Amino acid sequence: MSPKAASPPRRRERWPRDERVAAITEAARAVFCEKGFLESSTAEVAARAGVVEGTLYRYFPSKRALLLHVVERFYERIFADYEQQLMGVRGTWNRLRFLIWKHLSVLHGDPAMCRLIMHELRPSPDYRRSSVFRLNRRYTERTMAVIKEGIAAGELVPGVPLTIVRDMIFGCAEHHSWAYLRGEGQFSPEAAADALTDMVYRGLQPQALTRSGSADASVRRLEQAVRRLEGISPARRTRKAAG
Amino acid sequence: MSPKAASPPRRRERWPRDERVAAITEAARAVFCEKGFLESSTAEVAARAGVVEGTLYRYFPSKRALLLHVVERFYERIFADYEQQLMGVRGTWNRLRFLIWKHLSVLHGDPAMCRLIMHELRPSPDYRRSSVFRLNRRYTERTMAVIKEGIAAGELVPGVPLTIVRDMIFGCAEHHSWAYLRGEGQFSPEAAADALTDMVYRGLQPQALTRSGSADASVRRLEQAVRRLEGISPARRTRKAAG
DNA sequence: TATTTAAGTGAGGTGGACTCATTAAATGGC
DNA sequence: GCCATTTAATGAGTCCACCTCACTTAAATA
Repeated sequence: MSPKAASPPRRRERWPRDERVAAITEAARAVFCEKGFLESSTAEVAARAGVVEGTLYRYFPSKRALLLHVVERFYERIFADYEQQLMGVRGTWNRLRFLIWKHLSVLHGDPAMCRLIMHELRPSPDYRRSSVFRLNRRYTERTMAVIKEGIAAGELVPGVPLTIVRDMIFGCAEHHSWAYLRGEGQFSPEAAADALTDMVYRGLQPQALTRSGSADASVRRLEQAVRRLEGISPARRTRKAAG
Repeated sequence: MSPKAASPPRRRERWPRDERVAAITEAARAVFCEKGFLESSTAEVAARAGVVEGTLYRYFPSKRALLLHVVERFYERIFADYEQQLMGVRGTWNRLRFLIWKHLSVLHGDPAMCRLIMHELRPSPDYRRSSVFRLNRRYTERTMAVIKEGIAAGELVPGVPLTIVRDMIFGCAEHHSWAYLRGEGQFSPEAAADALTDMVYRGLQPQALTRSGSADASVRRLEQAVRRLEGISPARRTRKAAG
């Protein structure tokens, strides 16, 4: 075959760096979300971006770095108006509920991307050194700040480590959305936010179990006595246990 | 070099199927735990098991199936005496605390294996069809059963969806042990179990909406304490934990 | 227009999961 | 004890995907 008659080769275009990066990023986002990171090939990303594989590696040192970049762009979009919106909500319960609901809504709104982040990016060995990890931490810290405000206002009690509360909120959200992220179930961000906020809020309110006003001192002492008793085995079986 | 003088080839031994499977499984467990699943190579697993790569594929259809088998053996060991031990604990709070503590202890005791399960096995596309998923569900259902008992006994209130409670417990445990599983932090199963159990327990108790120590509220709390006492337990509650 | 710069290319390199024809160790009949 | 049969074990080889690099050529610059 003569060179003239050959099928016309791809017109080689030289784009501005930003546009090329954007095109590759968008192609990668689409492919990764469709197939998952491991099942995606750099060849397919390149094809969808309208370049050859080698071009990817001019802009990104590795497939994983490309994933990181895709996720960073996502976080930027998500966080854009967070602080602004939170300022419009008053009261500890409402603020807490808003943040939890917002988080669940993100999971609900873009399950493929969230699955990518939680199941494929986060397990990678260097995740905790990545920018995404730091972005995520800033995000959870905002939630902890709301709880600290509640404690400062006397509405919530200290005593439970804040990290436990944080892990309950985000751990619950993650597990609760698990099946949905795989496309194998449903969940309601509103209902889940209500239930989760209630649980957390109640768990942080003054009660006999942790702390109480001075008037409850005797009750508290009794509570502790009961608890001590629970640790003793009198070898007696009550009627209740039969049920 | 003459054939006679060549380095002696591996003595070809034919083992009973069970022993060969056990050897391969143990080698895979060790390598996967050391390096992580993706970073491990089948060549290294084979070498450690004293066979060549092809032999692996006589017993396991894929590297991933080998991982599944390794994890199944782990679950069997972990679950062996669960039910037995739980029968020795009385009282909703104590039973809940026992299950949570046990779970956290497993995470604490074999972080490499748990990381393998949570970060590398669970994200795989067919996880929810796997035997490990079913084993895990049996395990979380036991925890939900304890809460149902508490509700049936009137010690806890219904109203919060049980799945939310379950996700709080296991989600919190997972997030709380996150850094530790990567070898980048510490956590105390005892302290975390206390805090988490308290939060969950309190979140499921009838709420005295008044914050004061009214006589009414005191009575209610005492009633709850007595109800707890009705399930008498030989387990001793350790409030303080070394952090 | 001639020269310089670097974006873009695509043909390999490499490494790891997996396959399969061949080899030989165990087994059983005689 | 010997041969036939079975099948565990082998290891050379295939395939595929990430990544590299020497080269091409479109744009920028003088």
